[in-house]
Amino acid sequence: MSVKPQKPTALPESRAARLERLDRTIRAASAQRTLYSGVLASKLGLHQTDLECLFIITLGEKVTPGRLAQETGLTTGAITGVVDRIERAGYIRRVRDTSDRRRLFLEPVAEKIEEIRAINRRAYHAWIRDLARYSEEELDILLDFADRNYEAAVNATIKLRRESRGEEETPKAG
Amino acid sequence: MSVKPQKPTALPESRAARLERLDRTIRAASAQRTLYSGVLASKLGLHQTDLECLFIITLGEKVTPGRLAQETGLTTGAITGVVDRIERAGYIRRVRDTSDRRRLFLEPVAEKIEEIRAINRRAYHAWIRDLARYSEEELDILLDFADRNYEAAVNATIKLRRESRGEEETPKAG
DNA sequence: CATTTTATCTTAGCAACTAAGATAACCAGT
DNA sequence: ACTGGTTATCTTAGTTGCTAAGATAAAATG
Repeated sequence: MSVKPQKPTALPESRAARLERLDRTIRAASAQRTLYSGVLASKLGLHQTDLECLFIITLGEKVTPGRLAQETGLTTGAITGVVDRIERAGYIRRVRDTSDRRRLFLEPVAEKIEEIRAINRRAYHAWIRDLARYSEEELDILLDFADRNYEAAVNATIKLRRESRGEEETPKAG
Repeated sequence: MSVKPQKPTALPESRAARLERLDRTIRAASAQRTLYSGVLASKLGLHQTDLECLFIITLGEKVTPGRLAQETGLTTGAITGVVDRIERAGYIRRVRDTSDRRRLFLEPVAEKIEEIRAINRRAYHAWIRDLARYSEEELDILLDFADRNYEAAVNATIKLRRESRGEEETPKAG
């Protein structure tokens, strides 16, 4: 069963249908990437959550467990478990902050991170090569589109979250 | 902390950097959509897994629990729980197959599904409107790009899964 | 120095998941 | 119709990642 809509052969497609197809294809690709993450995580001996956290750690500077909890919405207790697993697997080290000895920095282990990058490069090798086909002008369009698409997803999430809060927060008193 | 890379102001960007930025932006958007799904699920009183399964149910024809298990990789026991929750929330009904009374069809409840669609339309309203900006020619490029991107994700997942199987399956004997 | 706040970890309990088996229906072959 | 084997779903026991609440230790405040 394919989630992605196919282009109808021969028949001319209306603009609305084309837009709909674009949206569905993006959705499908997004779902597929989530699947990819899951497979990658299990290959690395991690959970999907762990891999997500590791991603955040490698992007930011001097990320702490508390910071991770904020970013992911997990409790600090859960983060302790996540960090334990990632550390045990060798991808990060816990390093005490010397200026504030309560805090930890989650320090990525460069060579292990590079292993992951190598896997990703291998898996997406064909795709990366395929990008060469695009001219600078086309790349302009794609970059602009990708930016807008990202912003749309962020805004949609914020909007939805606001809606949820508005409805659900009638908990105490009356 | 933003996961999405920003375009460096003023300085001219190399082609490699632009491709890298495109890739990162797509990744970030994908992650953001996953987040959106999570918020939506909790708004509907479902788990992320449930919502994913519901999505599969609404796409396919006459989807059975067994089919869901295949598609998602979950065990049939887990699927029983998933189906229980989705049914309890009112989005599907269990309907016995009359020709094979062991089987169930998971029948979407149209009006409840429409509720979800309405939420999505509301959240992504601005984005949907924004798509009007693209000419037919630009839409061609975007559609082609989205198709390729989807295929790439599928292939990457397959490739990674094959690699994992090849390495991990030295379990018994020696 | 006492109090409060902050950062991380610990503990108890919950719930979704897996693995294995139960149940029931279908499908041969005799 | 009976017997054995397969298939579809559900049930049960046990594992584990998560939350909530509290413990611990260090820093900030006064």
